[in-house]
Order: sequence, then C-alpha cells, then structure tokens
Amino acid sequence: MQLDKVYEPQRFEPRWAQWWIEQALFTADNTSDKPMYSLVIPPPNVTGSLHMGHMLEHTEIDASMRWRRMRGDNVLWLPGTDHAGIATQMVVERQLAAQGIRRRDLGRDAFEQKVWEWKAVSGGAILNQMKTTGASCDWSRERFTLDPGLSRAVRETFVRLYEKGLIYRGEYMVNWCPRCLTALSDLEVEHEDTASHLWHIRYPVKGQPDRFLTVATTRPETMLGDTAVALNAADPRYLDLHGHAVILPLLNREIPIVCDDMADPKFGTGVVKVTPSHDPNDFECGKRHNLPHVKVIGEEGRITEAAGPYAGLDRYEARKRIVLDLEAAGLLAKTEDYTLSAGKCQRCSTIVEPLVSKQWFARMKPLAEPAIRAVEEGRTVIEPENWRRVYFEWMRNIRDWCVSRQLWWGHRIPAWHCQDCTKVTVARTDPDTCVHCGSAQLVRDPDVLDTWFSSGLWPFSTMGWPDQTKDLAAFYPTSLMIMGFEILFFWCARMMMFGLECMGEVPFRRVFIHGIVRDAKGKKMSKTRGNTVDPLDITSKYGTDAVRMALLTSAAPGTDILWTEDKLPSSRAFANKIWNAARFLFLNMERSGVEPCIPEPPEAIQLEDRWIRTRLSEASTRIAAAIDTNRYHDAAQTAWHFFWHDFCDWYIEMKKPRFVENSGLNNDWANCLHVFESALRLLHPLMPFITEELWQRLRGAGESQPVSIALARYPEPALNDPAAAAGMEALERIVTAIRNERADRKVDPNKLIDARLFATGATRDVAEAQREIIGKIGRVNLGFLETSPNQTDFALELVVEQANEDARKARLAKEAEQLEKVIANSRRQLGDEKFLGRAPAHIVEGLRTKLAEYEQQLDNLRKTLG
RNA sequence: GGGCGGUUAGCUCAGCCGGUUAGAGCGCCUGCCUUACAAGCAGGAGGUCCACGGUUCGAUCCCGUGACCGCCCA
Repeated sequence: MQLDKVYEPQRFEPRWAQWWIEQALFTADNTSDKPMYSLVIPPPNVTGSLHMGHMLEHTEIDASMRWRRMRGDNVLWLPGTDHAGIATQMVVERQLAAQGIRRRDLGRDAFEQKVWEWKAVSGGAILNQMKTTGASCDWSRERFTLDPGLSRAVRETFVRLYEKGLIYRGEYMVNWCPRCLTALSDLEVEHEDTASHLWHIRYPVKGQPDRFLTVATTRPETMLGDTAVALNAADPRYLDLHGHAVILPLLNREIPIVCDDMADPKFGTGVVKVTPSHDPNDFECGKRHNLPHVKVIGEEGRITEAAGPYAGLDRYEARKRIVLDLEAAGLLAKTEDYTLSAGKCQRCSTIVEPLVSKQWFARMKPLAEPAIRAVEEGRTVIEPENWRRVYFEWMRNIRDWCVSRQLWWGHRIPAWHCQDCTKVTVARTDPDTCVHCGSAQLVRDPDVLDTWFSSGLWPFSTMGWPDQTKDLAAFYPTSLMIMGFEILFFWCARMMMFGLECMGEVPFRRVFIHGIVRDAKGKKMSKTRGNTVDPLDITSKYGTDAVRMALLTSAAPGTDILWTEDKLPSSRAFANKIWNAARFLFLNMERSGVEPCIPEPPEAIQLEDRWIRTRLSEASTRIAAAIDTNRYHDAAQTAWHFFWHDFCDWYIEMKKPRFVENSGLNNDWANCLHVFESALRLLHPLMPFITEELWQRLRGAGESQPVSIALARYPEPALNDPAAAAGMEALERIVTAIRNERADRKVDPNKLIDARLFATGATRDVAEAQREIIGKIGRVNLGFLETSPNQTDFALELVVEQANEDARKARLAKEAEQLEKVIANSRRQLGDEKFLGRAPAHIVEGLRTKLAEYEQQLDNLRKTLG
C-alpha cells in the first residue's frame, strides 16, 4: 500500500462526499430504539450561496452529528431551504427588468412561475455545496418551506391562530419599503445613524400677526400632512394659545393647536408638529385627539395629490423644495446639524417609510408567555448564557408582528373577502361561499405571509405536521439547534412560540449560538463590502478537512472569528501530518509483512503502548465532553495535540526501533495499528474526509468492520495507567536533557555520541528498560554512572571532544534565576501567618511540596554549575 | 437613551469553581533535507494579563470607576 508523498485532498474528498450520499449512510430511522439525537438545519436562503458563516455553522453541526452517530445514537440532521420571500422576488424582478419586463405586466401566476423556474436552477445552491463539503445530512428528508406539506402546516397554523383570535387585520402604521412595495416587520428594518439636519419651521398663529410657533423636525416634507401642532398643557409659555390654531405654511391650511404629553417642554421649543399619517408617535397622538389623516407620501415614496403643488415629487426632492420655499417665505428659523437613526429595508437598504395601511398581524404576548417560561424553566437551554438574557429582553417587550407582505412569492394568506358583506372568511380549504352571508362573491386576499412565519414552523412542519407522523414521534422535540445570533428573534423566538402553540412542546432542548465569521479587521462580511470569502475556493485549495479544522480551532463559544487565510496552512499541515504518519505506517507494514487490518485491541505491554492508550482515553473523554458542550475549539485542540505531539512526536518515534523486517503482526504492530485506527475515529467528526480515506485503506478486507468510519464506534476510555504516564514523564525528561545538552554544546544533531546518565529510582529503571529507544531518539549510546558526579540525583554527561560550556551555563544560570524568584515568592507566602491561617490546607500543603521541589531543582542546578 | 461583549506574547486567540513558574497556533531566532512529513524535526527568545481603586491570606479571574474597540435594542 503506497500513499502519495504529499497530502492532496482534492484526490479523494469529492469521491467520499459522493459515496456517503450514494450509500445513504446518514438516513435516520424513525423506528429505531436507540437513543435519538435530532437537529434541523437553519434553512439557508434559496437565493444564497455558501459563505464562511454557513461553513462554520455546518462544520459545528456536522462535528456534533458525526460524533453522536459514532456514539451509537439514532441521528437525524434534517436539511432544507427557505423561500426567502422578499430577497427571491427581488432577484427575479431584477432579472426581468434586465429584459425590460415588469412584474405587473407579467401577472401574478406567470411571475410565480418564473420564480419557480429560477428556484429550480439556482435554489438549493448552498445544499449542493454542503454535499460537496461532506455534511452528514439525511438527504432523503430534505425540505423546502414552499413544499406542499410545509405549506399545509403554514395554512393550518394561520387558521388556528385566526380562530383563537391571535391573528387580526387592521389599519396601523407599518414599516413600508417604497422599493419592495411591501410592509415589513420591525425586525426587517435596520437602523443606521445618518448625518442629517434638524429644521426649525415657524408656523404663523392664526389671527395673531407676528406670532409664530416654531417646531423642529427631521422630516420637513411631512409637514404637508400635518393636521395639528401639539404643546404641553403645562407649558407656561403657551397657556394663552390653548384652543387656537396655526396656519400650515406653504399650503395655508388651518390646523389646530392641541395639548398633548408628546410635546416635551424641555426639548427644543416645546412644540411639535403632528403628522398622523407619517409618524408612529403622531399616529397615536392623532388617535387621542381625533385628528384627520392626510396622506402626503404614497407607496412609491412620492408626494401625493393631497399635497397640492408638490404632488408627484420624490420624498427627498420634495424635502429640498420645501426647505427652499420655507426659506424664501422667511419661515425657516434655523437649520441644525443632526444625527438621526434612519430605518432601512434589510433587503434593499431603501429608507423605510412609516405608512398607515391595512395589514395582518399576529398577537404576540399570549404566544410569548409560554416561550419565556420554557426558557426560564430550562426546558430549552440557550447557550452561551448571555443570549438567554437577550432572548428574555426581546420576548418580554414583544410587539405584535406584521405578518402580511405585498409580495407574490410566498404562502398566500388563506383569507377571502366577501364582495357582498365585506366580511372575511379564513379557511383550511378554499371556500366557495362566504361563511357570514353565503355569498359566492369571494376574492382571495392578495397578500402572502412573512417568510419567517413558515420558518417558525420548521422543526415540525418538516416532519409532517399537522399529521401525527412517525418522524414527529421519533424526532420532536429536536435535541439541538445551532445558529447565529442574528436570527435569535427572527427565527429562534418564533420557533419557540409556534412549537409550543402547535406541538405543545418546545422545538429544541438546547440552542447554541455560534460566533460570527468576520474579516481580518473584524468587519462583518457582506457582498456590499466586498469582503466575502467563498468557502469553496478555500476548500478546493486547502481541502475541506483543513478548512474545518481552521474554523473549529478558532470556534471558542462567544467569540467571533476574524478570518484570515493564514489560518489555513497550519491546519493543512496538520492534515499532512496525519497523512504522513499513515504513509510511514503503511511503508513499514510492508517491510514487516503486515497486511492492512484493524486488529482487535491487543494487550498493552510496552511502556509507550500503555502510555499512548492512557492518553487516547483522556483525549476521547475530553473531546466527547467538549463536543457535548459545544466547545469545538477544545475538541479540535485536544485531537490535534494528541495526534501530533503524543502519537507522532513520541509514540511513533518510540515504536520505530521495534518495527523489524518480516516480524508480522506482533504485539507492537497490533498496538500501533489499534491506536492509529482509534485516532482516526477520534478525529473523524472533525476531519471526516482524510479519516475515511485512511481508514478505508487500513481496514483491508475487514469484513467485521462497518462500511464506513462514520458508522464505527467513537473511541471510549479504555485504559488508565498512571505508572506508564509517570514512566513516560521520566523518559521525556531524559530525552529532553540530552537534546538540551546537544543544543548547548552545538553537537551535530546527527552525530552518534556517548552519554552517561546518573539517575535513581524509577527514572533509572525507565532509563535502563528503554535504553535502546532513548539512544535512538537522542542519538546517543547511553551508559550509566554509578555515582553522581555532582551530588544530585540526576546528572547527564555527554562525551564530546570540545567542551563548550558557555551556552549551557548561561541557560542553567537563567533557570536558576527564575527558580530563585519562585522560591522567594513561595517562602514569603509560607511565612505569612494569615496565609497559613486562612488558606485551605491542601493549598498550603501543595505549596510546601512545590517549594521543596523548587529547592531541590535549584540545588541541582547550583551543583551542576559548580 | 438602555443593554451586551471584548482588551492576555509581534499577530490570532485559549485560560473551568480565585491558588501551585500564565498556555496554543502562526510569526521570529539558532541548528538540522536524522530514508513518514522542510506543509517537517530539535532547541530558544518573547507577557506591567488595558488603567486605577476595592474585596481577599491570595486577583488575569470577583466588585466598582474610567479609557478604547465592537455589537444589539429603542
């Protein structure tokens, strides 16, 4: 068996990715009686393509799922995508616009058809990319939010909530995107500080020439729709104006002066303009005073006919004109610089317009309460813990959710408006007649639902709800949810609410919020910034395993990852290390006449076998605990250290002298192959490809083995041999001493020289027992001294011609200096009555023992230095 | 305005309940192509744990204040 000299993942990764899918290795069994572990993917957007954030998320999930599977759990990782209403519609509209076609020209059905065609081509790109990067999903259960089954779940939920009075329709102020031409929920509006101005406008008081009320506004164009000015009833400056009116500048409309607490005497002039149609606060104020609405900005962000001379202008063009006109009329008191927080559409960055319109809303408070309780009671655990507080904060201050969107791509609201009695019929199956008056004159509501409405049902709609399916019985509630914080409210909170409402049970037992992958400067990656990284470019260059490892080693919980490509060479080097360790073993197996195989665990006889198997046990325990608690960086680092520094640096080096030609599968080989094969299993959840490739080559005929390492058992703690650990510690001390001496004396690293060791007790025993191996690793002929040359219990002498003592003395002197400091510090503490009196006994005792050791070490150093 | 997170080696980051010479990877310096691996091996340098104050026998860790960086919500 020959391996290529250099690790080239491109040669085998695609093959395994495809094979895993063909073999359907990851299909979950809903009749299994094994312990269940399930997770539904945060469904990527059909418009999207893979970015590093996905790669991190999917790597963490995959590590977790593969580990659970190898532990023997019945694992379900359910993949799929969501239809991303606004984003997808935007993409297709843009394509059509390029051909000079507008959506409305095409008509609703034809347009929807176009979107489906587009979805068939580019939808699911991310899932295809996941397949090539080896995500161990159950592809037989792939779902899409607009699948018939999932659409039925959406409809069922809408009707249920409507019947319970939790969904209502009404005219309220909503966030309106003048470009997307739809209402948005509060969450879909992103606030951004923008440099702007505060304009102070003078409104003439009616019947009192030369008297003005000055109001300050950030949006002068809305003055066209003012229907009052408000002042505080308690404000002494304006007591005489109660009941009077002002003349709206430019339009010369008379509007009343009202008293309202919205006007804060301490802020600005204490007078505010009231535009009930174009500001949420003014909307409320308008209700309190029964003010009329004048809608001066329309759906497309243009000034309406109601604003007379300005009609037809874009809202920002109108602003400029109005400011100029006010100035000309002498009614602009002043203009201040002002920073305001502008709300922008999450999808297209257009500044959102507050507009009054008739929309569907979901009542959130009654749904939120059980979802809050579930987290309070720990039925769902959110980690890292600080996100729990973020969740509570939002849920406790939740507001009703505008669920209708004026789009064509999505789940159409199952509501019909009667043309006769005007009442609404909401139904699970399309109605022929109005439930209120029996009329057949029904028109279906044109709106669709917010995409997150269907995403909120994902954990159970994907499993067949509202039917009582075997999948639901087997896999709901899911075990774990791994996702980014930015969808904690959008998605996680809504799944919690809908899960509890529809299923009567939380959607997942644990939620783990992973970090964000940012660019090298800590900026969020985004297409507009142009700082995105295509993971497939990186994986094709370095290999998927290396990219996974680079992400995992950086993935400490609660920490964002600053991505730079220079993280990759080291993880590729690690993969190469694994590759070459395998290469070494295969070459030597041939020499020893050992066929590829996975031996039964043999007895651990040699020191290095007992030690490495102890270390293996420790590593597997630690990795298991780390993955179980989502500490992937810890899992990766533990595996890395075990393989490179324990297995390669020490174990293989010690085994080298034991491998002899034509020895066959002796105990040394059996131990070595057993440990190597275990190490592959240990690493498999983190680096699935290289471990599968090497494991398949190692297993040979191996009929008793599973078809894939992915189905093999995860290594379990087997051996704990403290004596072997101590023995190795002694051996490492001797070898390190030899290496230090060689370096100090500048002895040619390859030159075989004589060395003499004086040691006592267990160290002497190890030195004698492992004499040959120490000699091989340290390139020495090791002999022993029967008396200590410097009165200490450990001394090493190299037999060299040139006794270059300087470097050695300098090093030892430095060591001595450090020790003196530590000793002084320890003595001071041990001389402190308070410390002795109040510190716990084991700490004091520990320090005493340690001090004795330091003193011994220092004594040795001094004697050695002469 | 309210809240959250961060500040540890040149860089990127670990560091569990406060305790026993503060760690890793990369980079750097020195020496080695020792027939698995130069994507490697061996040795080494490098730290006022942001600042100040407090609690404590003891603080990188807990508390307070401040500075700077990043983020969320209004």
